[in-house]
Amino acid sequence: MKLRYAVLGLLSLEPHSGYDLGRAFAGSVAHFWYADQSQIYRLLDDLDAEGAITTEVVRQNGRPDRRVHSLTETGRHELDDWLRSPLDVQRPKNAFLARLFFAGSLGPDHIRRILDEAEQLVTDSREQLRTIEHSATTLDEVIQNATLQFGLSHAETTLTWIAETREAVASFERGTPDD
Amino acid sequence: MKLRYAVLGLLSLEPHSGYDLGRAFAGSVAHFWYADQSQIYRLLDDLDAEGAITTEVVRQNGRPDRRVHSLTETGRHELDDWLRSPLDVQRPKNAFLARLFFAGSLGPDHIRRILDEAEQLVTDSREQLRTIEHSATTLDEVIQNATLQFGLSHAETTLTWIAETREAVASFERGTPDD
DNA sequence: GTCCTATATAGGACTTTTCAAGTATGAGTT
DNA sequence: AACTCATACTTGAAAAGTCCTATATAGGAC
Repeated sequence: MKLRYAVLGLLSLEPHSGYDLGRAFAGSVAHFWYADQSQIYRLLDDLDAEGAITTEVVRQNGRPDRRVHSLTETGRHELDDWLRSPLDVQRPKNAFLARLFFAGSLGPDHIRRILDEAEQLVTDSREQLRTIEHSATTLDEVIQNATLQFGLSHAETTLTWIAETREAVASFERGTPDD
Repeated sequence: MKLRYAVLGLLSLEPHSGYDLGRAFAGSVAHFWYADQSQIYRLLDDLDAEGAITTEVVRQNGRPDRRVHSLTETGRHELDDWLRSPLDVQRPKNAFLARLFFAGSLGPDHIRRILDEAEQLVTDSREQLRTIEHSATTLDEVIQNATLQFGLSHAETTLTWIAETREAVASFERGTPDD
């Protein structure tokens, strides 16, 4: 139940409404987590019932009320426990790599098409990462900036790898496969 | 339902039993997909019922029977359709980055501990990737090798990034934050 | 002889995630 | 006046994924 900790974490930085959280998962933290809004609101209900967060209704002029949630001591404690617990092994799921892995039977042209498509997606996501504002004056900002840098570095690595893979396919076609 | 395509893909390379698939997801394709054993067997039942795969019982001496599954024309067609369909945007879930992102309040020492732990996991997974055999004499092998290389490149990038992040944290501690 | 590991499959019970639709408010637009 | 958009939250249903236990066979270690 990692979403639980991602939400507690975001609330530890500052109070959020469900809607705010939804936008965070679509933007500022999208490079490492995503959640559907229906999941977010249901989780917030649970967290509130358990006493991990509090809820305050904030009236707005010209817009629906916001239900703004803050971390309680209990919630803060639960977050800390998670932050201190051992990391478990990641089990990546990468649909793009899966597709590439099995695409051999469709031939080199199709592989190139898949690589082109991936290049476009990675370029786009890199641009999206670049729009996320960052500074590094507090420790929080230093590490948040680092996670952003992680995304950017991996995007660059992917782009380089795409070029290399294109070359490996071309090389195979020329009849001089390189290992 | 990506697991479905991963299974169809593996069966397109050669017939597998449920057990074989489980080992593939724990080994040769673990760098891009994983599935629990119970999920695999249930999916195989579905695929068989739908006619996407066939099942042949193979008796073994000294071991339980194997139920070996092969792709049918229908299954092959479904796999091809998926391979030709547009890639959808990836929504990464990275528990390690999530943890780091929120770990600021625990201080620099704890951040270093998280980075150390991550370094160990990445080093281990890189070693595991290196044990996967690879050659590049067929097109299938060229691209399968490329997905392996993807994992290795990203592991290297992560290790470099860990070192940089350690330095950013140290630099912050010395009172000279770099952006 | 008991224990551990590996092979091989099955199923219950549950949690997590996604998809889809719907409610409501008000601002700006055509 | 009807429409579209953004904000803000809710609910039903299904799909996907996890955890755990159970069944059965057999080799090797202790």
